[in-house]
Amino acid sequence: MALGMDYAQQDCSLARALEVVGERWSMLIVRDAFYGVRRFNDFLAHLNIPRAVLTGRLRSLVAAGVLDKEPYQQSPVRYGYNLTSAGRELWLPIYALARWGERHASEGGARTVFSHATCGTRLDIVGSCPTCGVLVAPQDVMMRPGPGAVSEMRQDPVSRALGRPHRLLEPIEQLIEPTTEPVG
Amino acid sequence: MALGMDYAQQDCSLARALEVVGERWSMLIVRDAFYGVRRFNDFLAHLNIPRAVLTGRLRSLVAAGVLDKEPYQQSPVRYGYNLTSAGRELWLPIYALARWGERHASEGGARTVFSHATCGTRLDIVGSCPTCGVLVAPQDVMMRPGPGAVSEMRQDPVSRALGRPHRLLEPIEQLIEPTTEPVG
DNA sequence: TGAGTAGGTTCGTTCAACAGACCTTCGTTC
DNA sequence: GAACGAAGGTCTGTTGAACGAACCTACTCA
Repeated sequence: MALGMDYAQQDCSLARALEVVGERWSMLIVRDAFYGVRRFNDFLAHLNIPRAVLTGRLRSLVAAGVLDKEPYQQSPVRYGYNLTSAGRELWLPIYALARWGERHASEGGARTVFSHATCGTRLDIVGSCPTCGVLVAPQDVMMRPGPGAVSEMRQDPVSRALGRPHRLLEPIEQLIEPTTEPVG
Repeated sequence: MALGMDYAQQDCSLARALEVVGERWSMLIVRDAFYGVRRFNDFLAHLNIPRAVLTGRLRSLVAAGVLDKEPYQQSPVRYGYNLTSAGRELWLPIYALARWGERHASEGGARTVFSHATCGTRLDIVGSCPTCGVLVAPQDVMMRPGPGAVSEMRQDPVSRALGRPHRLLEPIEQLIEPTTEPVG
């Protein structure tokens, strides 16, 4: 971790987890991966993160087994980053932290609402479906903008794609509309 | 946040939460507060954090409404830091992240085991009691060293006190044994 | 031939983390 | 009443990561 010093002296699983996802930007990168972002330039556009930092974070998340780097096309070869099964298990802590932030560090209500894709019920505080009584896996979670969303905030194609209702882990490439410049 | 740049452009509750507890050390300070640490010097001894950084983090956690700074004695006045109600709600994300770290970033099993104080059952993955079927509030959670604990790791009085089975939020002062130096 | 796209690397600047010394106030002990 | 210790800090110089901007390398398409 940062500055040549780590949490190694902490005999604690939380400290171990924070060595993987506790650095600046890491958790937001994982969140974007849940939202369907897979490409370097899409992370870059959505996060406003320095390129070199993104390179480093993606590398360490791959090394930690949270993300998987795979070519999604040949000639020229282009890579995408997907959550591994360990990475997908980060859904619970990320959801819990987002809900905390919604209640205690935001105004204007939830920016994003998560619901059970099967029945449409909004997830409860721990990420279960109150209607079906099950803990909902991320691929069965539907996300859509909530009442607190600020639609004018970002207008890049990635942000617009993420603002459409869709399932977690569903790649956003298919949601990005072709840039239809107004003629003139 | 760090380096004059923050997550303000992220229209996301997770980013808001990370502005409060996402900086280096912040989440470990909150964890220690759950474990019963309340005094400046006890945080210092247990975390091995630079004093100036601890001062700053405690200040911002108080400003964010996560901790409360209160004198616990007069003459000389001494302060303790306690979790507010908003701070206590961080239990869910912290527990979820610790469980993730236990499964994916540790070896040797759980370092700390959390159970329902009422019935003794170990908490499930989201922090509920499988026996009683309720989400367990932190003050009803019992913590004790687990099979993966490394007892030789730290031997300061604070670490020893935290190694004793006790309820979350129970101040550790009463668990710290008087320093009984061997005579000679 | 030139422009564009994807996924980076390199470099100089800034600013927080770090380690350790120092400070203040009060109580206790010799 | 001088010395010492505890608690809760502040101050200072050094280091190293984050930042921003420019540059690089394939490759494709018009």
